Amino acid sequence: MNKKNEKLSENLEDYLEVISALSEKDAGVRPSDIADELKVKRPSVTSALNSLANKGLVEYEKYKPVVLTKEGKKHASGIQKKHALLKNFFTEILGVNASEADLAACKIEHAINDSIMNKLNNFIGTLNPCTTCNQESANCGKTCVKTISLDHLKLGERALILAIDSAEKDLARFAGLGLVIGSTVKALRAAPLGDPLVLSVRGSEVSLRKAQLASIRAKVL
Amino acid sequence: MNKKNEKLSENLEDYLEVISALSEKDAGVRPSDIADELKVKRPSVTSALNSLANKGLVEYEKYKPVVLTKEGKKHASGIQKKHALLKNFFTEILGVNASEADLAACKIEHAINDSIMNKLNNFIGTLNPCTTCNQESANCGKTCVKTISLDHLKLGERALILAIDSAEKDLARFAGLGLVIGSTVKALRAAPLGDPLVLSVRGSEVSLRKAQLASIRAKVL
DNA sequence: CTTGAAATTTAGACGCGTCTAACTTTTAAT
DNA sequence: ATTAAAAGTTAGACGCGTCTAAATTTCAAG
Repeated sequence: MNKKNEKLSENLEDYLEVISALSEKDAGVRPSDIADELKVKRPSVTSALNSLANKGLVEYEKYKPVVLTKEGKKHASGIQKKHALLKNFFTEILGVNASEADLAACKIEHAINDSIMNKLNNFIGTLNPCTTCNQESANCGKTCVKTISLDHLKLGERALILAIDSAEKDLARFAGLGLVIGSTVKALRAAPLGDPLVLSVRGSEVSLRKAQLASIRAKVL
Repeated sequence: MNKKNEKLSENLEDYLEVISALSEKDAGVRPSDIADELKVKRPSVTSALNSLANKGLVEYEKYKPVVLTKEGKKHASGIQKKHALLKNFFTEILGVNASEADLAACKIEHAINDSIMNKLNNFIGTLNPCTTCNQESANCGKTCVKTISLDHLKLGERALILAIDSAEKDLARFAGLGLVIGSTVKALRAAPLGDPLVLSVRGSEVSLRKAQLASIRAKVL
């Protein structure tokens, strides 16, 4: 009955993404909120929801709020990952303003495959702090990239995660702790020898070895 | 009668781009070549051509080859510029293979506006040669970016233009000489004092001051 | 518990881009 | 010059995603 194995259209991916974002506030998402978010009329949402339900990505009954299925969550998180990476690249590295970056990321996230995304991720990890203007003072006129590995985050400083270049299993563990591209972290305190470091992530504290933090590229805020 | 001021759909932009590319071989482009290139059946081409003709972007009469109008050429060159920049970024900087890069660029070029494109262009200009592996020898394992300003191109070497960060009028002049993103150049010889430099571009020779070449970022081939 | 307002869905239309099948024009070979 | 093949177009259909207008369901106030 369900057409689970078909490729998702860009359009439906957008719906999925918005539903996922709205799910963070409320478990059950109302169609009108989706409509507002996507700048679309309500009947369009209804038909999109039916499609998504057909593919097993959302649980949906008439007049009831929408809930993502496990499959749907998985798919949505994949898209959000791309979105976050692209948005960060645009804002933090190219210097594009947030709303423009969001708009572009929203379109591009459907066009870029995992292989390219990984390469972009790795590339960001190789960027070094701008040597021309490494002081906070003046802007050197060129696009400045001031990225650090998270192990170099100073106590009290906050940073935005730009890229993560870790092994698969670390990646999953990091994600569980809230350490994903786009998250903001703060260095709270360090153990006597400076390692491990205690970070604040999304309201909770996590303690991590510097060796592991070295694979996380971030921008100091 | 013509609807010249409407925004072009992504789809029609693709047609325009292909027509422009095919025009370089033959002035008059045949519909079946367009169909092959876009992996589309011939009737689809016919209707697209009618739309483009309506908007004043191509000259088109039934059963006749297609020719871009001035307006169409302008629009197409804008898209190609984006395509070349994106493709180069993917292949030369991220290390994506050519066909994958082409595919991605083809989709993204419609989503990225001029402002972001300029910023990407400028960003590429700020990238310095990889300091970890600046020898030709080994690959350091990370994505390596070996870019130079064209004024540093050594005699006999060839380079691929990645980004151009010049004033508008220089930009137009460069374009007239064939110096656009994606072109390959070769340093032929220099004047006694080393400046100006004579380059080979698309079969012809051009002589340029190093001061001007400094704003062109390239990758040595 | 009633009832009116708000939210949602259904029905039906439209635009865009694609396709197949059938028809017309051009082309090139004899 | 004729004619068959190739190229191109028209006609008509379909899928997707959107919309408006109208019907239905839910919710909340009294």
